[in-house]
Amino acid sequence: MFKKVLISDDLDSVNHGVQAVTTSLDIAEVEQVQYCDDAYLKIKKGINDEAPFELLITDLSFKSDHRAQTYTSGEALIKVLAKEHPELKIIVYSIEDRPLKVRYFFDNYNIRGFVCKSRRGMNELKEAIKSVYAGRPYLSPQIQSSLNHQADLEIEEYDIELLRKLAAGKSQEEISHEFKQHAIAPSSLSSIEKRLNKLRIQFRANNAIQLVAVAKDLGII
Amino acid sequence: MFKKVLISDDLDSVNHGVQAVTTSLDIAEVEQVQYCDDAYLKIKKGINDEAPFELLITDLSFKSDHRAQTYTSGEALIKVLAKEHPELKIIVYSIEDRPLKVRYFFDNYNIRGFVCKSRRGMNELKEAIKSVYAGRPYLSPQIQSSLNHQADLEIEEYDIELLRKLAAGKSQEEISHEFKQHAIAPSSLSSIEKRLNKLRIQFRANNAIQLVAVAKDLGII
DNA sequence: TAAGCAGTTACGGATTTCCGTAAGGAATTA
DNA sequence: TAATTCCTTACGGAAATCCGTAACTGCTTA
Repeated sequence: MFKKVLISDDLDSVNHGVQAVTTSLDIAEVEQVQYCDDAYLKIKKGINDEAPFELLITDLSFKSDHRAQTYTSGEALIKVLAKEHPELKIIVYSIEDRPLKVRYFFDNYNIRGFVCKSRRGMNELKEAIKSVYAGRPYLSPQIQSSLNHQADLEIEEYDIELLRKLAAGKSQEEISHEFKQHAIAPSSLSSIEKRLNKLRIQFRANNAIQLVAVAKDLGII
Repeated sequence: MFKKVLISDDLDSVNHGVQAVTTSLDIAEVEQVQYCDDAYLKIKKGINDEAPFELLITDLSFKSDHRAQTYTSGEALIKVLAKEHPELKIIVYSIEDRPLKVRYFFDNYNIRGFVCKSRRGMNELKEAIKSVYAGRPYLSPQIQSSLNHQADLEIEEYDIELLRKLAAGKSQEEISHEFKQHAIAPSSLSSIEKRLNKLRIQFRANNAIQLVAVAKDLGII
């Protein structure tokens, strides 16, 4: 089993639960942090001391507070670690369960596991640790099925940007101008209208108002 | 100290953390559930057996799964309990930290405490339990300040209804019709326009889209 | 090469929202 | 009673949206 594991979640109650999982697996050395920057520093220090962490279990969303941070999200942390220390194994432990998001992390950062926080999250996390230790990637059952087949009806970065600007009170014409200035792909008013129309159909919204409302409900923006 | 406490949170890792808090307070009898319906049943049973729970610590958001539920959210559970068993003390333990939402629970359901899940959530929860046991309501420090001073931004039930209908994709004309049918006070298209204009100014929104977006951010709808 | 396809852009008209002005009614005050 | 104020409603024009059609581009395929 792993000898040295780092846990990173801003909520103390969650950290407590994860700690219980690692303890039950007889992992000798377990440290926990509540800020991504601390995680990064601890991992760096471990390497410097020639006692590197073998596994990182991290959340994705971290609330910001008075402490200024370099890495403000789990994704930022994972991104830099994937680049600088690809040998470090990472398991994401998050409330996130949207297939596109989950796949995104596997595809881009070579994470070894993704466990959705849920009613059975601790058991799954335990399985995930054992699985990753054995060299096999792990995925929570609830997203295993939906991962492949739901690929096509997903929305891209462009749509999100569009929705964000709409929610920020910009008119479609203003957005068109901004996209032209920033050289973002379809920038004509017509294309923007068309794209919004597509999104409205996809989300069964009557108009842009409802569209933004449901996008907020779904956590897209 | 309390003798009998019920914990209700769908995430097992969080439940684990809360359990640790109650244990540290030497509370003899602690039970935990992961569904609101189970919480309701346990509380009913406690009363039937003449060994009622004295305190309920509950989350607000519960993910739905295969199990059909009568009460699908912490609010639904709290609502029915506040009505049927106003003597039961309730502490909300949630990621929610929007002042309007927090106040809403104090005003409408007579909860005794509201603790925001955070880096220090477990400590705050411990304080909250002690405070509520002593008969004093408890509020996480991070929302204490903002709770009072935001009192002045007055919006009434009518405005909320209006915003809800907007967010549901209704046109202003449709809303006007519905208000006429339900005999809700200002129902003319003109009045609705005027009211929305007032709200836009109040919330510094450029248009109805942004208005709904900020209303959602503030937890008004 | 030609045909077909997907994505972008243009345009026109219907509908809706935005905004100012003003008329009418009810309650309060002089 | 008359004047004032507040709220609701009406109306009209400008702006923004919604929606269909069509042209143009670049790319793939027969």
